[in-house]
Amino acid sequence: MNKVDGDGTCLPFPADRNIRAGAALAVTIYDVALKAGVGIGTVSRAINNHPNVHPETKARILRIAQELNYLPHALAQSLARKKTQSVGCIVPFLTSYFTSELLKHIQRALTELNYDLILFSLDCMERLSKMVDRVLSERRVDGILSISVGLTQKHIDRLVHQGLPVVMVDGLSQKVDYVSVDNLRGAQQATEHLIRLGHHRIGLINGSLQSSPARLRQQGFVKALNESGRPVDPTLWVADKSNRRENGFTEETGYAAMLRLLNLGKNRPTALFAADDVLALGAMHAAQEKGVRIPDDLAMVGFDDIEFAKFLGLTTMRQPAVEMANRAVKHLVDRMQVTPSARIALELMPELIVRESCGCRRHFCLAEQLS
Amino acid sequence: MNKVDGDGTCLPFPADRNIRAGAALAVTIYDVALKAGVGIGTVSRAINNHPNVHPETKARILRIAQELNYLPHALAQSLARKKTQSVGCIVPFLTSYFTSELLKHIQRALTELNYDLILFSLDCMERLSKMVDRVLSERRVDGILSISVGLTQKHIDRLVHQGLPVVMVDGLSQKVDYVSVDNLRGAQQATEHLIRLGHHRIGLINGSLQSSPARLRQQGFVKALNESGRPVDPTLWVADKSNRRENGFTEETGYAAMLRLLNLGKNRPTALFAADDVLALGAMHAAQEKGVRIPDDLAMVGFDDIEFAKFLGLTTMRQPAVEMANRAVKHLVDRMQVTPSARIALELMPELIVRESCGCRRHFCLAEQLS
DNA sequence: TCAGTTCATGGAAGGGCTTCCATGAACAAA
DNA sequence: TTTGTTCATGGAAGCCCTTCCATGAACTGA
Repeated sequence: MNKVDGDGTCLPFPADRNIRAGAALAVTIYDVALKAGVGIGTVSRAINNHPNVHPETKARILRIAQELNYLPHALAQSLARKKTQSVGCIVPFLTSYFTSELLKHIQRALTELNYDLILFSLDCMERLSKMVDRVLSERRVDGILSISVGLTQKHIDRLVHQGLPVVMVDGLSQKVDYVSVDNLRGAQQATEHLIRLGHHRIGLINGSLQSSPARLRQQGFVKALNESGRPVDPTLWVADKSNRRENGFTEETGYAAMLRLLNLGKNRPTALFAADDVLALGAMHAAQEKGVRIPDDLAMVGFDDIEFAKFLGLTTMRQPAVEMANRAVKHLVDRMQVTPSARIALELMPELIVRESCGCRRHFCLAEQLS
Repeated sequence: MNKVDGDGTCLPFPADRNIRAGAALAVTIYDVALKAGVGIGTVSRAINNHPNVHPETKARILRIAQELNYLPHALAQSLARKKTQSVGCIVPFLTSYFTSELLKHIQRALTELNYDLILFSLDCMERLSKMVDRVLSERRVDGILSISVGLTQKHIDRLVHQGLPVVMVDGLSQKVDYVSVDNLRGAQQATEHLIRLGHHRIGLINGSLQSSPARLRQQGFVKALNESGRPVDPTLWVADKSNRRENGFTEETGYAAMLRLLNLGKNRPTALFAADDVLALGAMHAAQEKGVRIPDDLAMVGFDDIEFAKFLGLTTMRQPAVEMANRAVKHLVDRMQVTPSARIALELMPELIVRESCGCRRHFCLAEQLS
């Protein structure tokens, strides 16, 4: 196999192959074709299960491919097929727990369909443009899943204009498909639960109102109050103004917001809807520090049902992460298979998960939760 | 541009291009060359900053490339260059918080170096083999970062044999580079902290001993006990036996383990080292339910310093996630650039972060933590 | 003036695959 | 027998780049 140069001497080392890390000598379709005594076209057809390959030939080719340990080169396939068989996921912040859970399920769904997942995560919103440029320029993906991120209309336009299908998960859009949760009705249900428990002064802790889930959850909250004839008192609402990471859906925000509410003294709420479990977590800690018992002194309901919620005994609205992931992946893959079907705007209903923090259970027992 | 068929009539639609979603007519290097009146080689050199391109020519080419909105096709480049400019990350379970944090930082580090991140996540260990096959067969990545995962020696061998550089992060290996934390000394320090606080009966809650961090942390724990002359009493140790997800480093495990320890009645420990913050979280909830106050009745130290730890007031050993990510990425990229340097086995020191749960602070105040 | 150098350039080859078209064998129908 | 028809097959062309080699212009120094 060693190269022989001009005057016939053998070079001391195999000169051009196997030298770089990562560039291991790979067996190609030509090697298989040669050994099987057929043309490359036939090998390709055999491997890809095309019809019109003689069963015997096919069996022989597959056997030889196995022997030679042949594996098709994905990049070459992509280039020839003009499909990359991979999907780009744009994710805002990996430490947002709900986002992580979504991503996990999306990964699983994509893997089942034999798609690779290329991850793009944003440290800060300012990088969004660069990232979109990058995705476009690379043409490494057949489609985009935008998770919990505020892709602006401009960016979406550019992606769509390039012919890249985009599906948003846990976010809304006027133009492209999205799979989300009915934030308004979810918040409404959460609030109604507190109302049913007899509360009149109900507070709201929210992320930044720049994010649409925050706005919708506030609307749902207000709607529930209105419909029940409860007083609508904005002094009991705290939304994040700092507009920092994760749209203010952080423990810090929840903590600070709770302190503010507790400072209202006698005017403080008897119940609280936290528009997100992480906010609820921060709020719970503030309450604990101030000696405010939950649910005795303050009833709470959250939103998301992240894994920790169970351990906090937090009553919350569960977002159906698995279903959202499956649906989003399915729609994206559909879009990628030509089918220019109608736009899909899916809003799944979140589900009220009753635990201890709302106070409607007498005794909270984690063991029950776990069983 | 429309295709003209045999008898000269114009087909109603542009027949072969722009039809499939995702297959938007892209401008290639040929288009640029044509318009600039140069050869494709020159365009390629201009774009890639090769020397030996006349400055004027280069400027013209770049201008025209811009005008035409030309962007090189990453896949074609990869095929020609025999490098993919992307890295595969094998991740065990995305809901492991520390893993997510690592991944976040790894993503950032890779992006800075212009590498793409292809994510492979494992639902269950059984799929590991398939995943490795996949990574190999695809040849879509130039290197592998294995995060917190028990890649077996067999799998590593196969990857390395193929010439794929592998770096493990948050895990150990005899054969490939790894960047990890000194689990033994970390656990030792955590335990020593409890010893300094005067505890004699110190418990241990651990994940599955099949995982090496769990073993090492147990060793460190025992070493600290031995060196201080404290009794070594295995009845106070609970390790996960179920060997379920995340090597047993789950809230469930922590919760169940704590219940067991509390059932020891008078023999129960006065202090506890939880080998992982998530275990600690589960344990804290069990304690809370049983009315065991932390730190008054039971002092606790965890391991990892996940984001929630701050809100739990959990004293813990902080793993330097940012540095681990940076180092790992740097090493991997080095490995991918030919340089067959010596194997790197890096164990960073975790840092004791003192909060409330160990009892050495009089008053816990989250506000302080946040400032 | 001429050989020798340097440098900008064009374009073929090559990377590994898919796919289309052409070919010919086998078989069916007339 | 002849004419189709069907099917298995080989291999060129094409996907879009990079890179190498050849070419020739411009320049150097004697």
